[in-house]
Amino acid sequence: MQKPKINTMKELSQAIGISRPTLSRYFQDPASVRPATSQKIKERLKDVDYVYNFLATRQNRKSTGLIGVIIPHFNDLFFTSLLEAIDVAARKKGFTIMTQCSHGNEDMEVTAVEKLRSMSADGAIIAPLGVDSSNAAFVAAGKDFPIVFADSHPSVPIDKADFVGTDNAQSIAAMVEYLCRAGDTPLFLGMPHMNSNAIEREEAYAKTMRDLGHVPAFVESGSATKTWDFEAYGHGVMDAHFSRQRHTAATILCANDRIAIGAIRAANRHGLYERGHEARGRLRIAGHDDHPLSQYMFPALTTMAQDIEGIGKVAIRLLSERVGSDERADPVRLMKEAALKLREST
Amino acid sequence: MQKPKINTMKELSQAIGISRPTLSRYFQDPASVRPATSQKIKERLKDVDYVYNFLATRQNRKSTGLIGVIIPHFNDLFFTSLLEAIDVAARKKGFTIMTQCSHGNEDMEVTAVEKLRSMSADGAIIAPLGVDSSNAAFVAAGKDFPIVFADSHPSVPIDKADFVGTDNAQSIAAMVEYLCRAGDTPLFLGMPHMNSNAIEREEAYAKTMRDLGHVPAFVESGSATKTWDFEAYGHGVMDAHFSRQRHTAATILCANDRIAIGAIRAANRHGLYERGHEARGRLRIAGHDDHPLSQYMFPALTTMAQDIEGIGKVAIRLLSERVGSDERADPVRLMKEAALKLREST
DNA sequence: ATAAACTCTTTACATGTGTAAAAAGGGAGG
DNA sequence: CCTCCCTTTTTACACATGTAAAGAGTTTAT
Repeated sequence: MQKPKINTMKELSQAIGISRPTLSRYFQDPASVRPATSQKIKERLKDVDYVYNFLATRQNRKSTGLIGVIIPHFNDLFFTSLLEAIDVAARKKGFTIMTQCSHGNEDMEVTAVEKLRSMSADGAIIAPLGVDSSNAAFVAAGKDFPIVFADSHPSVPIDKADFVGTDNAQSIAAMVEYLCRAGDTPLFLGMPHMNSNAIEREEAYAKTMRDLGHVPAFVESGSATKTWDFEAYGHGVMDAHFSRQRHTAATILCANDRIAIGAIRAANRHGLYERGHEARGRLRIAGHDDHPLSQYMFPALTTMAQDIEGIGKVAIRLLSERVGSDERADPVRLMKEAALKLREST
Repeated sequence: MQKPKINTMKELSQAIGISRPTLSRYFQDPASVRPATSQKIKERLKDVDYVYNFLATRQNRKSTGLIGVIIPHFNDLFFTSLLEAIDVAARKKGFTIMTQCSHGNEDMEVTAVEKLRSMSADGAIIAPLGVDSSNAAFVAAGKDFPIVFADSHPSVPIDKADFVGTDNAQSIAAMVEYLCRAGDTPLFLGMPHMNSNAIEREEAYAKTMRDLGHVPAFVESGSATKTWDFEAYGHGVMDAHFSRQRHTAATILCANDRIAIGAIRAANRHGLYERGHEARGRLRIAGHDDHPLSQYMFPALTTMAQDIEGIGKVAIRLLSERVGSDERADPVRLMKEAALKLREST
């Protein structure tokens, strides 16, 4: 590489014959210098290997352009879809995303929040674990930058923090209504790890069932182990039931698609989808989230599609509004509707 | 929160009665001050809300403790598994991970590399797209920090950059040998997007077949569209064939599990796994990678399990060795073996 | 008790960039 | 050509921390 490596803006200034303050303004916004100058800088930059020092840059600007994102797990396509949506939306607005993963661990969640504070983030989008131990960290961080909770929210409302997620009451109601209309009343198979969604979906299920004049009924899941291995959980619970010929022709609404994927596998293992079995009544399994692979299951999974892209966009929009103005408007609670994806499994 | 918010180390120094240089040393390594002092600082820190300024800290230290990771996609459980492994390994060594996603786009890959340079990263782990246009950026970045390529590598060897990945020759050979031993010779269904793995696996398949005295044969995939939507690709290709009753009793080795998942869905759609169909010969589908959901397919997918955790660990180890010493040892090319996961699909 | 060895405090300068203020330069309109 | 206005250059200080050096204080060994 013949391009000379230039380490500081001062060196650059000497090398291309433009004063440092002008370069500084150019890098912040090329339009803030005269078009001719802007053009000249752009040209000369091509012959040189210079990358500005982000750390030094951002230390002095009022805003760092850094947006922190904290998710509980990387190995979950729901969260990565959210991450992808956020990343794309953030890029458009010129933000840099700093992703932190709590690995389902409350201490790591607190550490992640502290890290974002130490990096002078402009804001944070957090998909929280829903454990109380992190609340103090959220409150403290809330004094440093605006926070938008996405997907689920802390057990206690955090002062002035926004929320964007899916309206579980709406989405679960829509699914329950459809299932009741088209066949037997559904049993509910809940999430083992109890964040706000787990609780809200369970309650929404119970409420809708009662509203429709039915009795809510839950799939017995034995010892409620807290695990993020949802497929294994769904498979384990349903395999146990199917082995005893229980629920083999039931309608089962799973709290999320990953559980449903495990349940479908169990059903397949027990031959419940084979020809001839339908005579004894038809097993129906439904999920929630529209996991990217749910359409590749066999049978393809009926589910409620969350507007993940919308959630990501709104989260970024809320943050960028807050970052701009100093006055904190009232916290926003935005619940998006989910859409029924009717497929083969119901 | 009654804890007083303290913004700078100078304020902290006054608030808790410890000189700033001592605090600076404490934050870098609590063991670098006398145990009694360390204890005292720790105690008094509890009554105060202070987080050090990462940007200012790292600007002045020789090393930032930042390790950049660039992956092509978030919505791929293979890459997120790798990310998870890297994150865990990095955390143990005290590194902070800065994840960048190229979204399968070459320009974004270059941008991501530049961002890491501007953030004065100590090193980078890159799962590259395998397009030539990024090579210049890799070479330039290689002057700033050590790079470890993971999973796949650039088309041209980058000066002094390490590589850790799976030995495709070994893994594909093991799979092909098994498939030949247990049934018909396999056809190969390749990856649409041609990174180094795509090419290596294809070549490994052809070589092993020839070594075993067979003729390599490929599933015709029509126009070779470059897409990262592997499931859709696998499904589309096989659905077209099955519709014309082609390959319905074949043995098909897919270049990765995501393609195989699409293929299995197509097979199910066409009833190829139904009882009675086996009389006409048995369809076998195998994958590669041990995707987290491959065991939940029906039939569960036979695949080669990459040692992802090992790859992540090694990548971090290589980097931390390079970060420590200034002298660049010879580049390492580490290829890990994959293990056959025998399941139902073959 | 004294000296030696640590450790901490004080002081001062370094990092690479943002930014303000004053001076200098350049272009457009008269 | 001159003036006014806009832009750039020059100069200087700011940011929050790292770090070196010298002195003060404390601990440990003799």
